[in-house]
Amino acid sequence: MADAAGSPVPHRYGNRPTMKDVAARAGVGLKTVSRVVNGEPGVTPDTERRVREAITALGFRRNDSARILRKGRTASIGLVLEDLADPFYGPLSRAVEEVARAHGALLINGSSAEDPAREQELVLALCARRVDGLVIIPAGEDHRYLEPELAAGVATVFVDRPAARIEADAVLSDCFGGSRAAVAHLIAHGHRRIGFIGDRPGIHTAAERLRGYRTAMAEAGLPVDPSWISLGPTDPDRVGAAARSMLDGPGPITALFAGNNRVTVTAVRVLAGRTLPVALVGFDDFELADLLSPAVTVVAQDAARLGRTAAEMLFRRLDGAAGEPRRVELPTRLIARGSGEIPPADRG
Amino acid sequence: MADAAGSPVPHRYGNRPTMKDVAARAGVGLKTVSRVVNGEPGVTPDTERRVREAITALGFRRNDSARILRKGRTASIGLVLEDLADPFYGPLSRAVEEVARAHGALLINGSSAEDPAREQELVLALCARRVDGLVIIPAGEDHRYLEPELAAGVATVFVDRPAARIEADAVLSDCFGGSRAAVAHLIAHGHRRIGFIGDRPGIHTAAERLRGYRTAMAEAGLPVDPSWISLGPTDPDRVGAAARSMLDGPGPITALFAGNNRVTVTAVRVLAGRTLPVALVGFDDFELADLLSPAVTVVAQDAARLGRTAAEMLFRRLDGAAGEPRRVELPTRLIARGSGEIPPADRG
DNA sequence: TAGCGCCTGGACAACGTTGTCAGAGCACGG
DNA sequence: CCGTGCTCTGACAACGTTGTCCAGGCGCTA
Repeated sequence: MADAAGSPVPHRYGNRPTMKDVAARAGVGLKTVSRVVNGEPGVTPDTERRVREAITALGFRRNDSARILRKGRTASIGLVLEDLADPFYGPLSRAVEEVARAHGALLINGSSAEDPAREQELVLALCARRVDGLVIIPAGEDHRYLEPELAAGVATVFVDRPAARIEADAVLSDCFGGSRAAVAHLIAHGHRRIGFIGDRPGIHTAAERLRGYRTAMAEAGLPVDPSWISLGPTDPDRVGAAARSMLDGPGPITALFAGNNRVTVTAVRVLAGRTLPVALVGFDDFELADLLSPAVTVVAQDAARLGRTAAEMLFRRLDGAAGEPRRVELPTRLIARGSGEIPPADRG
Repeated sequence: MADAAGSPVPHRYGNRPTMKDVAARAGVGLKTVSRVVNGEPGVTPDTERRVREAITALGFRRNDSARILRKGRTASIGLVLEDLADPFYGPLSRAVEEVARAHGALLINGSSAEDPAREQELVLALCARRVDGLVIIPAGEDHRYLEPELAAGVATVFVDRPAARIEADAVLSDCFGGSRAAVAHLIAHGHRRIGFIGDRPGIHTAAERLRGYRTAMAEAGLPVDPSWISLGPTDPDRVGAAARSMLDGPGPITALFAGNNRVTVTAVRVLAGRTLPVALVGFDDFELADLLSPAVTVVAQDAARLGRTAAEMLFRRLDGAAGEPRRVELPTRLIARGSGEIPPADRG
């Protein structure tokens, strides 16, 4: 029984025309079409015209999947980050995209949602697509799963946080130094009981910022009460509860150092409802920080620059730069706006 | 002269092992490896074990480029938006990504930077990659270039702004209604001289918001002085100058309606430096709007919902949903917070 | 033990493109 | 008139995977 439906040509991408179709219509050979499409020399103007006519008539567009298969380079890079919706990652993403564009590459994007399994799944999916390189803001604490990929030549640069248990290029902010400066700033304004609310301790940046806090306190000879430190998820509920408990407990804090932009925003909200002024410094700058009252003092890191630096490093590797994995650390900047300059209120 | 370098195998993706290599090492046929990799039935446990061992030993990972070429579906969708760094598009992007993920698809991302040529370039690059579908926030005013792609079966949904000169699915916010409500709100609080600063008039949302403004004014029987309206790029310099000229000219405005989040932010900055209070309503909600003083009244649209709705519509099309192009309009919501309730100051 | 069907495994072609190579056509000079 | 060298063109294989199809081996039954 002849089965018309079970034809030997199952899909053809929704019956898109191929170079073969164009060649047939133009009455030329397959390779000639390829030459025209790719602007290769050695085609008579007349032949070229015929081919171009056939291309527009058929609505042909080169199938890059086939091209990639043949050429071995995909001209695309992958970016895995925590959450595209986080205002910190928007500019970073965009910067990576701009660099990619300048190198003629497309960007494939994915959010890990801070879940190591999801990060790995995404990264491996990107490797299966044979992206030329990867920019990763890691969520996991073990990146050995990347070893075969690195060995196979997938260039990889980590941003914001370093890779764990493998050697790889990384571009980081000086979290430790920034935090130390932030806390020193509070101490300089007379604070002795300073709280720190940060992200989960497994996250490198959170750990570094905590270290900066501890160092600044130690350098000033100040004791740190364990109840002044709270690390964990940065959802408003948890952060709000942590802040309130530090403010309302015995020996309440007079200043708060917020470990990232999510925490800062919640802290601003909590403090806005208070009568006694509490000093605040936040890690990460954010839009309108200067227009709140008091304006929020922050440690600014340049997200776009992080992204740009990482992407440029990636393309240097792709262009053949060899050598040991490098770690670049970008400086942070304390922007004093007022909220960090509030002196400790007399709580006698 | 035998030339070792000019081997007939030029690249092999940095010498990654292929199924052939795995098959050779495991001592089985090519197709058997394929079966194991894809979890197809018909492989004895013992054979499967041998294959898996070879896979890990060689660090094999399936080449999805070849798979895509063969299968005709890429399991990826493209998202073209204006600027990934704009806080409005972050959540939208993320929502599209989540839906894509739920359907097992990857997201390829690009920013048009509000440049029609760049939009087209990006879209066509994505089509060449044979993305299964496209979500587009259009920058251009003529999308006929998409016709061959649509005819070839690339599902396409426009978001935030409709397609121009072609018929296509679209998910929009009710800009007209939202703006009308915003301006009516200002009028209800006693304002008669209300300014509008918006994006370039070629942008659909900007035009709709202007229409809402005009309609509300007309419905209240209020005249509109041309100097109260300013459309153009939303960079702080232009918006700031426009706002100042409306505030300082003859017959100064007593209230301002800001056409999008970029404009609102600049407006807040300008108004913060003023002594006479000026009422303000902004289109688009933004973080911390409630903590400014006065808190900023806004027309909120749900960016994540826009993205989600569009992506779901896209996948319904991919799953075979036929029919005429649909246009969905999502409601907006006026959130009164104070800045819109400032009565007009006595400027006698 | 012959016959039958089922299960496993592999050979082969195809997806649409590009690199290699050789052939066809032409002009020119000897 | 023919050889030489050039330009333009097309046939063919390969990229790595998956779908089709068939062969061989096994167990079961009559």
